[in-house]
Amino acid sequence: MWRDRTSRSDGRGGSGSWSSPRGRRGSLPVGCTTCVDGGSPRLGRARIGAGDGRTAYGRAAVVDGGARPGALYRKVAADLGREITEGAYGSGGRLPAEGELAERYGVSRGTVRQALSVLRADGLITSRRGTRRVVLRTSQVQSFGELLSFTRWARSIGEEPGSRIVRVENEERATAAEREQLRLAEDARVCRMVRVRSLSGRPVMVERTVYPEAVGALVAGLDEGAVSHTVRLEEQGVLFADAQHTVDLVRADEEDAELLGCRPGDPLLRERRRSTDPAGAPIEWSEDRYLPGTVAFTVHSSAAAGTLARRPGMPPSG
Amino acid sequence: MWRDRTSRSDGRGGSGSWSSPRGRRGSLPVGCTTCVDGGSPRLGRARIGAGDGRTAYGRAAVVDGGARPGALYRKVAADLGREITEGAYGSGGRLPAEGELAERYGVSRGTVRQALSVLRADGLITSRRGTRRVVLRTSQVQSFGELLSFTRWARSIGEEPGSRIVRVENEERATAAEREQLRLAEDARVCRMVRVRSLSGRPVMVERTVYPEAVGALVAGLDEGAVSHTVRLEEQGVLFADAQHTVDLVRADEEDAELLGCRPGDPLLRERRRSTDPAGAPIEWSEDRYLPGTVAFTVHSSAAAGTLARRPGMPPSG
DNA sequence: CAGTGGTCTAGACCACGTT
DNA sequence: ACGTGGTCTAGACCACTGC
Repeated sequence: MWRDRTSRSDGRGGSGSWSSPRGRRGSLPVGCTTCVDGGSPRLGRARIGAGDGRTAYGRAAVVDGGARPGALYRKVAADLGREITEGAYGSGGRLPAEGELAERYGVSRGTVRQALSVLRADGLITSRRGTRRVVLRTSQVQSFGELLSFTRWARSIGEEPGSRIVRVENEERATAAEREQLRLAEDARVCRMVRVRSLSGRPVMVERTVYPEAVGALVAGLDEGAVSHTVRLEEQGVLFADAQHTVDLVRADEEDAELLGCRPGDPLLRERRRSTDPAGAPIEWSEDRYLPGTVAFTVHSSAAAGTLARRPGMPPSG
Repeated sequence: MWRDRTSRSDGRGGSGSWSSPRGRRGSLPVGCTTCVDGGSPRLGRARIGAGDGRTAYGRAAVVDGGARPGALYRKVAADLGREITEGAYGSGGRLPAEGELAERYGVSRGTVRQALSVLRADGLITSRRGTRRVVLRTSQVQSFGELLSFTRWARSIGEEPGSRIVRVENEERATAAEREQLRLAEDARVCRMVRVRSLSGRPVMVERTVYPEAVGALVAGLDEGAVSHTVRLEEQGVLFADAQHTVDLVRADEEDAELLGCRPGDPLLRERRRSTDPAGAPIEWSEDRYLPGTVAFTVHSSAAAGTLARRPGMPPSG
């Protein structure tokens, strides 16, 4: 392992390389030794990188609520997650036992369990008493940032994101609905913004976002050409930690039709979203309307976590 | 607390009632004493019921992967979850500190943290270093069972579920797509079923489900009038543990239109789903098409868990 | 600086699945 | 009977928030 532990310098080492596949040594945490490979010879690939930005475990800008980025269990999770998505265990294959992993990584069983619970939450593996864990899927996990930021998402799928600001309303009095969504006081003001988002020049979505005044001030200060407001906001200390989404179907209104180049009444896939910062304070309320065929939303759900729900729909108004 | 612990019979007891709000004492786990209330006088409501079926924490038929139903942390989570959804801390309010909760419930800090992580996964609370946890929302969590079973969902929102079997194909050779989704061998056979689901007599959804042969045999054995196949399957030992969902928009084909009473080409909200059992084996692959305005899907996502993702869509084929 | 949650360890016992 | 994961405890230390 990369930490000095009693009887681990047994010279079993494989390549001894703990660098990421791209050769970046990354920021190994303080206190790391030169990493005598403690990896199991069975798989011989127990390297823990600093995260190469492709997996969602080594997140940067978007913060997990107070989680320590360099935590041991995150490195273990990142390493195992990479192995899984690379197909090292196959789809439906079995993971090594907790104890085995603890030995391989030179950490306690508790830490291994914490790592595995991350992978479980991401829907990569199952977990039940009596048997080893099983690989559920080998697909990459999409990061929270790619979910919230249209720009980051577009780039991640190899498309060029575009943004055209249609309308900005600054310091407007918040409506009752906005006050409730953003948890604002009676006399609060908000910033509203309407944008058309495009993929490689083709308009695909209309985005109508409402920000609380403080956040709106930052948004208003962005350059006209700033593509990703989310990224800019994060750079200025507005951190996105949680979001609640609702997906349904609506008909295009006059404005939608004009902006997206479709006809009024045409169906659109709608995603409404309320994002909150690590303190739980709402920082954004947004309604996105996508042309059909441009996106799909995928969710993993399990008996352990009730993140997805089906709700009664409103009768279509358009 | 309800367990005998050294210095806990301090007679601080409030009402001493550990029964649920409806007065059912419920099935307290073996080894429970008469529950000398160890609750904090601050809130004076530290009762842990057996779950009244409304919250998702005391789940019955649908299993969490090997989790013990009577676990301490689940009771604590159920109790805190109930308090939160009842508004005891308000929206945006702060929870008691971990240590305080540990004392109130007479458990270790680790157990409290396990309970809180359940609430966090459900999107009810935030969590960050340095400050107390904050209530994110006070809405009820929908159980996994209500998500997977149309019947259970309909009843939970006060509607009468209906089901009409349109077509059953038994022991059919699986297509390549079906083999991949259900992880079947080359020569495997499947059972296909098409149903129209209704709410209070009004058709709202077409459901096309494919089962592996073994599961299909059980489904075929159900009475014609069995409304919830999911529930029946669970009764026969087919347990649903995980599911992967994809939500997008499609156009009604000829059959859809006829079954739902709309016109071909009309937009429908589509949910595709692959469900797996606790061992990770696929047990169902389903495609549901809803009339607009009848449902919406909600998801909580956070920087900690990547359950929701946005994917590129296929160009509309209809 | 005090309070609070995040991380990690070590060990114990139990319940489940499989052989 | 054995291996495996689920649960619980007790304690230690650290990092962040907010006064």
